[in-house]
Amino acid sequence: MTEPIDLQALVREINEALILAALRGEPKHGYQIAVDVERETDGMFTFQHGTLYPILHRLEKGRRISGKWEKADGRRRKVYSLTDRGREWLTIQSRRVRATFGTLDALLGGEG
Amino acid sequence: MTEPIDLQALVREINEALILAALRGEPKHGYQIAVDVERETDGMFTFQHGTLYPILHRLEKGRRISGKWEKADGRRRKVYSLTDRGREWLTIQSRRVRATFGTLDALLGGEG
DNA sequence: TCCTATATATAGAGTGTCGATATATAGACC
DNA sequence: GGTCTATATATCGACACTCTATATATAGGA
Repeated sequence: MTEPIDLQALVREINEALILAALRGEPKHGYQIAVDVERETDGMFTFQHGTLYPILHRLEKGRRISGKWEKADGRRRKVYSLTDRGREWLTIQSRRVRATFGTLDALLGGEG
Repeated sequence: MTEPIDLQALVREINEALILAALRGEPKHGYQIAVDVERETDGMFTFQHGTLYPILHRLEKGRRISGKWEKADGRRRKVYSLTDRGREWLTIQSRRVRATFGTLDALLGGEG
């Protein structure tokens, strides 16, 4: 008997995982993350601004990322790095997402 | 460039797909569907009553399932069957869900 | 009599994304 | 100069959805 999945949490965690995964390499600012995720998923996952920034604040609050203000070309940016805590969380969450899909796939399997 | 995913719709579609998939075999009433899905996913996917019945009504409204009232052991039940429309929808949706998770998995890949 | 299981229903709470709007700089174009 | 697009962040309110709690009703076991 596995833990029941909270679907609202699943959506939240998918978005968080996408952002954290984008930060595995170098630190990036929010706008860059959105552009990268959209490119890497071929447009399948996109971030509305009203979605992206609250999530970044939530992640920073939970110390899964840490941000520093920068100035580039006269524009201010907040550049985020993945913390150790965030990296651990990403590993656990990736496993969870995969398990969820495995189960879902088994049940829907044979279709399509 | 694929279509951007609406995550709220994804949750809705996962729940709907789980219900429709449970009806691929024989017709079932709501309570039975919930029990079966929970058993077949080893407790990973469960339906709260407040979630289940509104979804059944939504599916019936959209003619993806059709329900008939029955009496068994003095209890009234509404037994639902999968319609052709529902079967088609399930096929399409299963493909969509699988594609979504495939993309997600590719991005999170290497973790876990 | 009380509790649990079966069976459906709905109103309201909670939580999340989404859309719109605001601010600000910079470059391209006319 | 003025407009548009791109970059860059922020927040409020609308919307959609699940989740909790409550209601109703029958049946069986302790």
